[in-house]
Amino acid sequence: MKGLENKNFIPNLSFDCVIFGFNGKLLKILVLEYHNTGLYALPGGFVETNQSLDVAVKQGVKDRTGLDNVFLDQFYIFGELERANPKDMKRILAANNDDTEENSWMLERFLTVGFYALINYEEVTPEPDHYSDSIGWYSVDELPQLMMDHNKIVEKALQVLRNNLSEKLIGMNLLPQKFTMKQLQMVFEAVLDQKLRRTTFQRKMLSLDTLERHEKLYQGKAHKAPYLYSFK
Amino acid sequence: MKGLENKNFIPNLSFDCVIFGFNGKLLKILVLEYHNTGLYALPGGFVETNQSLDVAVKQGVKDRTGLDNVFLDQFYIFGELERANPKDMKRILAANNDDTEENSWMLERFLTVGFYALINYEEVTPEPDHYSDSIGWYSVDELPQLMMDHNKIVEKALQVLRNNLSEKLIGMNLLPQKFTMKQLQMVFEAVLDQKLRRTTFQRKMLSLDTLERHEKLYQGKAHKAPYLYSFK
DNA sequence: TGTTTATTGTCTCACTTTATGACAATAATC
DNA sequence: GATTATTGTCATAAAGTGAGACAATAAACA
Repeated sequence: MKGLENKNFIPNLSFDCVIFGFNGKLLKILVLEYHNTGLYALPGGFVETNQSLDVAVKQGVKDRTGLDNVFLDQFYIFGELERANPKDMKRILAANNDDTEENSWMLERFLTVGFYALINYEEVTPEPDHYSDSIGWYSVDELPQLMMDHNKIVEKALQVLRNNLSEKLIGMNLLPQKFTMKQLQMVFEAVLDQKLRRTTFQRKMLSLDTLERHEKLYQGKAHKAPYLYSFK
Repeated sequence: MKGLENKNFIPNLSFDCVIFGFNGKLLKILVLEYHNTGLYALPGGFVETNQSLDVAVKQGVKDRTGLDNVFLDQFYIFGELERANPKDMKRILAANNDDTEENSWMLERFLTVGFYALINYEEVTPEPDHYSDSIGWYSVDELPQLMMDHNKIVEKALQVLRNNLSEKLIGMNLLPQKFTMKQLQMVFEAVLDQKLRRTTFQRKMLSLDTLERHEKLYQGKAHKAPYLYSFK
């Protein structure tokens, strides 16, 4: 791929990112589509030989999605032999006229480190890089078929997210800074994929002592206005 | 190192294992000492180019510790640039007369995948491989200084273990097949590094419905004999 | 202006789980 | 037979959760 030739990368090692967003109702994921291939993939990349993994991932996400300052957390390394799929990679390189000898390293077997991020859907406008046709949000339960084992990577990310939800949500950005209790509940329901009881949820959240209550939000709707909250 | 020359390894990628055992009172970790270097390290190794990560780790642990069939789980990949330490590696190679040109790849920067294991202290006799002087159990709070960032790796493993300590997993692997309630409690206390309440602990364990009660254990001590339990 | 509507904040009550201590049972020792 | 240390079990209090009731309220509607 263009832009990669003049860099030295750690061989056989890549990263892939599951970037979660919340549109107010559904949990979404950022997916790239490659030019003229019909191939969908998670945004990912490689690690330079003189670059820390974290730095590489942040830079890679910025280059491929236009998103800056995304908080990312690794959750698993996928190291099976069976995940290699040189066919797809060949197709992508060919579509970009990049199927040269010097790019053949990309056809090898890769171990990939999975990262996930939670970002505020409303505050960002993802931009595809020039290898990709488009970048778009897809609901987690309506994902297209992704290349290689990327669907499996998403599944694993979801599992981890569900297990760590309560701790990880704080400090991360699935919601705007100020939000209503209802919004918070809807995030939990979207991630966990189950309905929660309103009163119980509210009592639990408030008992955590991590929420700060602000002014009321007048939505222009015919009912009592809810308070806004933020994380302490 | 001997035995490694004729194999093709994924460059710049290694694994390290934190192997936990329980001696009845304290949580211990397996540590290797390299010949004539004074260097201590976690058992680790490399991944062959045509080998799944899991397979490589199992094989590596077997080769370096003599332990077979160890349950292993990855918990983190350490990818900082700063973890590279060619000095230590040079010392180890020199001590084995292995500081040749063809081994120079080992002096490069490595990303390492951290694994942890829980094994039954009594049922195993670790054997050092021929690169290592000795292999021994060390209490987690009395570890020697380990090479590179291995102390940091142990810390992280402990954190993850404490968060994920599922009763069954811990009990099944850290204890003999039959054990008393007291022993089970002591494992939990050692891992969590905190005292637990006897009656509460017992009630909780029994309510999980995963324990089977067996005959009593007569310890030759002056008090009521405890029941033995095993996991269903 | 008064009524209706949907949603919110709060409270209640029953139920479950957890904390804490009490106590008798029991192997071995003295 | 009394003593000792530890165990299994129970009693009671405290904390947490599930399920619903209900009044408060912002906007729409009549």
